[in-house]
Amino acid sequence: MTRSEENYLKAIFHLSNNGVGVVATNAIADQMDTKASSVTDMVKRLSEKDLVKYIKYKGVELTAPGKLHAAKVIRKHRLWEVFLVEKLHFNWDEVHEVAEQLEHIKSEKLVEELDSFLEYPKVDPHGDPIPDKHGNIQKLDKVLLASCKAEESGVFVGVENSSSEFLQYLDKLKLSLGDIIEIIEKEAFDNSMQIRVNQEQINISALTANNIYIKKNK
Amino acid sequence: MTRSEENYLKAIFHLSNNGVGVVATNAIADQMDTKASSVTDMVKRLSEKDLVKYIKYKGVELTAPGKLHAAKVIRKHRLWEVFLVEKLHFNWDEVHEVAEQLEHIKSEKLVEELDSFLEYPKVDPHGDPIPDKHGNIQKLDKVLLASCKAEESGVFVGVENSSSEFLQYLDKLKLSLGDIIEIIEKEAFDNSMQIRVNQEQINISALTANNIYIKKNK
DNA sequence: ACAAATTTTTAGATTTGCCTAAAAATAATT
DNA sequence: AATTATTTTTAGGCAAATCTAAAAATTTGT
Ligand SMILES: [Mn+2]
Ligand SMILES: [Mn+2]
Ligand SMILES: [Mn+2]
Ligand SMILES: [Mn+2]
Repeated sequence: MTRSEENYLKAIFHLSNNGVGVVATNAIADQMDTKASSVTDMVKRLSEKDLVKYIKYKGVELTAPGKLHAAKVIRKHRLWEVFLVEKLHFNWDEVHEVAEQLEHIKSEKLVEELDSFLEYPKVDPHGDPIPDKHGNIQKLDKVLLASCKAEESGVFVGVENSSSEFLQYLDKLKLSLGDIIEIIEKEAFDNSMQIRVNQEQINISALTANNIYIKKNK
Repeated sequence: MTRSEENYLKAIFHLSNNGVGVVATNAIADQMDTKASSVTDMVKRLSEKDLVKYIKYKGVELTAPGKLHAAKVIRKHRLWEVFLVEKLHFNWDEVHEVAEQLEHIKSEKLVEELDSFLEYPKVDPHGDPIPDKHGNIQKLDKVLLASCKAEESGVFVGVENSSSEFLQYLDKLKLSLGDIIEIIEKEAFDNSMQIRVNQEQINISALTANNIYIKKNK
């Protein structure tokens, strides 16, 4: 399995609902920053190897082995992200690029020992769940902050967008995973929110609220 | 810099005296388990990029940037080997294959943080010196056990051959880096040796003694 | 239902890295 | 010095992964 094949599987996994559902050629091309014709080529190869089910003009879907392999790559990606943050002083906005490389290292023992060394983390530094070695992903009990009403509260448990720009903006707001967020007021006009976090009140845009997941209290 | 280019630089580095001296095409082909024609191809590419000095039919030599890059790859290889043994319970005969992959991960921060996390090790699990970030390699004060005479002694500090077969044989003999070795007797007929290590006496062949480095006492 | 717009596939090229077989250069032997 | 053997390079080809441009299929809009 080549690095490129693994990257395609991962992209298809993310674009489908964690591997359930058909994905369009252009969607993959956009996600991977490549051309539709390259996607068609690769999808044919993956289909040869029974990693995807491909129907011309209809789209592509992961098979069971394809789904398992994708989940394993994502497992490695997220475990390495935890390692970088917990052990090597990386900030959460610095880990993705390096994890993109580390996720392709092939060694069962390495993954399992790393998992143990990190004490079996359940989520990565962005709050995304870490698949187990069989490819099963825990579904997390979280909702978009934007979907909540005034006076509701919860714990900041994840981000929808993990671009370094957004993560750095959250750093600037001193908003970190684990923080308790209370919604003071929600502005009907533009859906911006006044929230309290760490004894401070701040105002965030609807766009920001749409990229923050909380686990609701009660 | 591609993975393949890095592997060639590393091979040339090892075949020359850590980057000083000319290496033959066939020597590289043997080391890398490939064909001489492939080596010629690659050596031309490396020469284009000024990583080697190549003279047709005469051989190839690392330039200063080529030498630096090779040393950096070797630095990463050896740091990762330390990580695998010290933190992830790998045995010294299991690390090489994985380190061959990890040595190509590109991130200055990763290397330097890893070095710090491991508390700046000087040698890898096989006793080989770890280059510093500028590519400088400490020359170690060690000699082949085979070159020593009866009644001499020293500390086991490295292996010449780090194949898993040899390392597993040493495990079987309960010989580990750091052990004190005393030469009891050296057999003139076949240069085998009777040695004492960990209060036990064992007999080792000349071939074995030729793959063990010690730091002489006194 | 048909034309227009969009999506997807095919055709043909390019680059990297490798191969085999043949030719050229160098080294070793008589 | 000439022949033989060895080493190295060249020539030509192949597979993976990408691209551009053109053709084909599907979807959308009237
Ligand atoms: Mn990531
Ligand atoms: Mn992540
Ligand atoms: Mn090694
Ligand atoms: Mn080593």
